[in-house]
Amino acid sequence: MARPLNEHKRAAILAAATQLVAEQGLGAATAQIAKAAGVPHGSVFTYFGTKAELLNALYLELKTELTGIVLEALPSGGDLRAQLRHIWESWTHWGVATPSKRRALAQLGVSDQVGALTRKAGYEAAQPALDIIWRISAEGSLRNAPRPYVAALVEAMATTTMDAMSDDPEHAASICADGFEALWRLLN
Amino acid sequence: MARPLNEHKRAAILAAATQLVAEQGLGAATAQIAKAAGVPHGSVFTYFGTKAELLNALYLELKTELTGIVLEALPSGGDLRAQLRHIWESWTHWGVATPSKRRALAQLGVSDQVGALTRKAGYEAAQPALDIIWRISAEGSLRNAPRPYVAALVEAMATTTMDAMSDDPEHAASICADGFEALWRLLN
Amino acid sequence: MARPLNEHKRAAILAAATQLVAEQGLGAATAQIAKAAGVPHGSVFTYFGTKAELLNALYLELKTELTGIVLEALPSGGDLRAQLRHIWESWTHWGVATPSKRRALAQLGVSDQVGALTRKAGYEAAQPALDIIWRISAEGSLRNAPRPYVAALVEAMATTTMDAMSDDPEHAASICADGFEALWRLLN
Amino acid sequence: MARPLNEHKRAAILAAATQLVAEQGLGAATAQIAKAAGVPHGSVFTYFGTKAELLNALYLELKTELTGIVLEALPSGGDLRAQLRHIWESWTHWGVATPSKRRALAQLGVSDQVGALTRKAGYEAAQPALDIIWRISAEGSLRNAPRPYVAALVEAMATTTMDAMSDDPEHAASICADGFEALWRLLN
DNA sequence: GATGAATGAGGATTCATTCAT
DNA sequence: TATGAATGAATCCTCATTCAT
Repeated sequence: MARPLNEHKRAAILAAATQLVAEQGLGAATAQIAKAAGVPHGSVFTYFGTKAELLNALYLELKTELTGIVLEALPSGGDLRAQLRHIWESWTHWGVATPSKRRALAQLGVSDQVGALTRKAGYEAAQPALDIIWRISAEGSLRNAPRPYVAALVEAMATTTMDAMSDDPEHAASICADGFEALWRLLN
Repeated sequence: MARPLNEHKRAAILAAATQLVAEQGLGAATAQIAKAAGVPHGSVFTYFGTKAELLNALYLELKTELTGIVLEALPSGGDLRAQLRHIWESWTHWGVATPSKRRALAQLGVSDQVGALTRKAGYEAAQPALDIIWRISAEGSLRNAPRPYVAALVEAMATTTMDAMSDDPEHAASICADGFEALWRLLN
Repeated sequence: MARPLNEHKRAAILAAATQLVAEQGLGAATAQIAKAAGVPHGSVFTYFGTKAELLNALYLELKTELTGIVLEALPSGGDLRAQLRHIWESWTHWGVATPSKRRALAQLGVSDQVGALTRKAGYEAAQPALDIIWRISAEGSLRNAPRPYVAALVEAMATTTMDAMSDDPEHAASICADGFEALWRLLN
Repeated sequence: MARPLNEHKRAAILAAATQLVAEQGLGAATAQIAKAAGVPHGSVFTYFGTKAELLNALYLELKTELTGIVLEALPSGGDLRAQLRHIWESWTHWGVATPSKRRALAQLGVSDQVGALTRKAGYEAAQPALDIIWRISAEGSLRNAPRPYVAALVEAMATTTMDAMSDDPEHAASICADGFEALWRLLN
């Protein structure tokens, strides 16, 4: 390899894709993404091979970023409620603060272009958070439900809450707090 | 009227669209929908004007059908839990029994091709079900949360539950039951 | 023939076609013309057979109307200049007063949809006016030029003058007068 | 630049468009133009973006070519009549020698697809010829008429004369000469 | 005759991917 | 590797004309 792939360009393409996927869905044209990223159209394929690969990479990048934020500074110790609250608050805060990322991730999440392997990789990084959820729900009404179902419920609640917070920014804080209480009851 | 619009054709187009949108998302080609419906391509536009109108009509048809099923034979009397259970069970049963409709509605639900007016019309038909939800949550942790947020939470839970039931048909019944308990706790 | 064709409908179609051809050129859709005329789409074909026939009929109607206006109240007697002036003024006045008709006729005039026969019929009605032009130019620089060429020159001047008058309504009167003097010199 | 735009292809598209617009008007299909040019359909849009841009480029190219021919070898010195004669003869000769270009330009000239900016650019290149016309008409009957009107009259006469010459090739030379005398009288 | 739904070829334009430079 | 022109199948939609009612 004479010249390594330029990390800066890769990031620029992903950032542009975030924006455009958030605005236009997965139909966003690669040429438009390249233009928004300030790179030549061909580079999209040099860096990602196909559009599907780009979308998978974007999904993983967004999931990984979100997971990193959620798990960062997670309170240690045994207080599960405090830990869940930290997860909830950092999650929804991220969603409100970076609406393009939230929307792009939502689009990618329901797409069949994002493969099972990619999704699996995304979930793996979130293990520590999932563990907390299992421990909380271990005694609750969902104790016998399949874990993927419980995880999906939590994700659905978070997504719905972020949307509601964005739609009604004035009451975002109380929506977030109400959502947390609802989640707590749901899991217990 | 020379020849009235043929209700069968209209229905055939909507049925074909349901199938193809479920499989391929909103990118499903109008020509393919026409072919699947057994009508000439031009007829799609005779009946729906534009693809967006077709998608809006499909959304409304699916929502209306679902609402009709959910509200049919709703237990009367004051037992809110029984009423919610009826809603929940008929809803999730519909989703599992007609996966194309469920998936198509999910795709349409997150699309920006479906306009606010169409969504509003969809919600209006569901008023009686929403009323039950308000009454249940009137004393719960979400009592002060915006109603659209609560409605969206319930819908998100139902969607997630139907997906889980479909993914794991053997345990569908217990997932449904667990989901109901979780919903009940969430609203109370 | 149980019911004769309805003259009123025919006129409505021609009037709508005038408007739409003026605005959009010959590409104006028959369905749109029908709608603007307040008649069913099928009636366009009942009354005119094909779109080309409609356009030919429109050409002839506009030409005939214009010819009628130009020849009406033509000063008798031997004053050729007064007669030409009458033709010129009534012609350009018509063009400014009814811009849709002027523009539609211009579009039709350059179209190959209007056949030679139709054009011939249009010219025939204008014979008296053409005769005046021949008599004026009989001694002028164009005395040996082919008559159709002279007629085309006069028509081109009139068209150009009407356009200029419409573009600059404030000076329309003086443009009209200047145009007449130029025409007079051209023919003499 | 990876591969520069191929000037030959661009020219081939314009040449094919000239031919087809002359024959069929502005309705000529881009696919047909591409085929006649021997390039893939998509290339038309690589080179011109939209059909309207193609038509504007064609208008400008034809106008520019004509202007170049008309102004080339324009006799210098103060003999305005000789200069106008040179303009007239090179103009009409071009029209008769290249009928497709003449017809295409005529179609484009009356089209509303060709924008004001394009027309302006076309007129600017012709300034030296227009200057001669202004100087000739400065003392004539059109001395007070708006300049655009005078220019339009001259253009209309040239167009009409070229058509007549083409329709009657045997007398083309005398039609051209007669037309010049008529123009001279018109401007004086 | 009146009506307007039915038809399907054709229209302009887009797009992911390839490949010459 | 970098670049952006090249490609042609695919997309949504239009339209003149026909014909069932």
